[in-house]
Amino acid sequence: MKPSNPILPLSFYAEPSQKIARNVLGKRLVRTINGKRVGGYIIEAEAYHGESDLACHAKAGRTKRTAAMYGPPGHAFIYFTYGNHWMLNFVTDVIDFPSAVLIRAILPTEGLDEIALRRAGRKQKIWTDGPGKLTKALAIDKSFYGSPLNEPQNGLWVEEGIEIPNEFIQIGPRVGLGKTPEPWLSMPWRFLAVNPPEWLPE
DNA sequence: TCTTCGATTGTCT
DNA sequence: GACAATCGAAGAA
Repeated sequence: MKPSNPILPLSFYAEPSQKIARNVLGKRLVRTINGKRVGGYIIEAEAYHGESDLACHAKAGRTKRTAAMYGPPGHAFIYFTYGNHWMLNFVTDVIDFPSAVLIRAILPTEGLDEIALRRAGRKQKIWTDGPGKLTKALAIDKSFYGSPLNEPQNGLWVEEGIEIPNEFIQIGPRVGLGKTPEPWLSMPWRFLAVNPPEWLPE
């Protein structure tokens, strides 16, 4: 998408994370690198919802690591895991209620050369199909912790994209939760947009 | 201070 | 399909 689309207002994020995880699919995640737009359509997201959700990092309460999740919606919550990976989340719901949406995958459409640079040697198909991969591809790290997602001057924001019909949305349990107990382990809070050629413009 | 372990990825078999 | 890599936060001591 050559010209930029309208940027999502912070109010977009002021709803329960499960709803945002669905609605964020098809929106455009944009990052500026060296003055160029780099990003694409969000195609996979998961909801993490409150301290009672034992899969959510906020189960440990308010800590330095999870502080952003308790902050106002529409800001980035970023954390480091497994020794090498940054995870990008959008803070959702209301202030003081810890919930967020993990962005797990995007369909890159802009700044492909910049992405190729960071994903050197790999096939385009696996450039940004995982949460750690997309942050690497878009050069997203701790410096965006707590950053609002509606201010382009910060270099990271979310725009309007396209509506993806329900028939192309798959819903299932979240991924990689390890020893998280039930019922949280099986909560259908993962949303995935499938078969992009069917809904992609042009 | 020390130990454990993760909202993963890439590599090797 | 199995498994090691890798480091900072959390929890225990």
